[in-house]
Amino acid sequence: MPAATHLSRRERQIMDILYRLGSATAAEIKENLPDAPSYSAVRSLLRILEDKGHLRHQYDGPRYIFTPIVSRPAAQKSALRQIVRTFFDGSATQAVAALLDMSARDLSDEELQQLGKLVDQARREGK
Amino acid sequence: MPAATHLSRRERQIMDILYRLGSATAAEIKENLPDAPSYSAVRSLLRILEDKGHLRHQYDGPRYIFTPIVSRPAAQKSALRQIVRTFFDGSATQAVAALLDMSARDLSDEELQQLGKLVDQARREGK
DNA sequence: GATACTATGCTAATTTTTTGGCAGGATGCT
DNA sequence: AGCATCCTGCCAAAAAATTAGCATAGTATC
Repeated sequence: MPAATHLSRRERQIMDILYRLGSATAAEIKENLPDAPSYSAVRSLLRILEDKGHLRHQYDGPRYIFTPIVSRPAAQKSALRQIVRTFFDGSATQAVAALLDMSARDLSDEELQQLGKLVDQARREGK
Repeated sequence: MPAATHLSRRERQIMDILYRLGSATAAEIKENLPDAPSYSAVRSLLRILEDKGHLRHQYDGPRYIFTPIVSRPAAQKSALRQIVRTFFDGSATQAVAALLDMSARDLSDEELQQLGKLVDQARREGK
C-alpha cells in the first residue's frame, strides 16, 4: 500500500507513464521520460519498482512488458482523493466545479448532457 | 517553471501541505510531514524550495510563515490537468464521472443541485 | 538579568536516488 | 555460421536528496 508520496521523482514519473499508457516496454518508458536517462537507468528503476511491488512484468515475445499492480480505476480514485484533499478542502463539489470551469469549452454537448444525467442520477439515488 | 514532477519526494510533501493549509510555519509543516524528520531538516527543505522559487516566506511576529508562490487556483488547475491526462486519457468528462461516482453519497442535495446548474450553464455557453 | 524556549542560518555528513557500464543471452538477417 | 541488434541482469560510480548538528539571535517568564 505504498502511497504515491513515497515514490522518488523518477519512480513517480515512470508510474505516471505506465498509468497513461496502460502498460509499456522499457524502451517506451524511456521515450516518455522527461530528460530521459540511459536505457540501463530505466531498467534499474523498473527493477526497483517491481521489488517495491508497484509493477510487474510479463513476457511479450522478445521483451518485457511492464504493468502497474494497482488497477487503473483504483489508482484513479486514489489520485482524485489526493487532489480533492490537498487542493479542494476535501470537497469533491469544488473539484468538479473546477474541472468544468477549466474544460467546459472543450466538452461536446453530448458529454455535457451525459454529465447532467450523472448528476441527476446521483440526486435520485441520494433520496 | 518547475513542474510537480520535478520535485523530490520531501519537496512535494511539503508543497502539498502548504496547499492544504494555505500557508504554514516550519513547525506546522514538520507536524504534518509523514515520518517527520528533525526541525533542521524541514528548515533545509524550506530553504531549498524557496531558492527554487516554489514558496516565499514572510514574518509573522517571531517566526516565518511559508506560502506557495503559485496561487491555489492555478495549482488546482495544474493538478487536475495532470490527473486528467495521466489517468483519464485526457477526458475531463471521465474524471468528473469518477469523482461523482466515488463521492456522490457524500454530497448534499444542495451540492448536487449546484453541480447540475454548472453543467446547464456550460451547455448554454457552449451553444 | 538569568534562564528556558524557540526561532533562524549555515554547514557537513549520511542516505537515497539516479545513473552508466559491462557481460551474457536471444533474435534476426545475410 | 557470422554479424549486428536488442534485450536482460548485475554492479558500482556519480549525483541528488535528506538529514542532523551547531552557533546565534529574539522572546518571554521569573
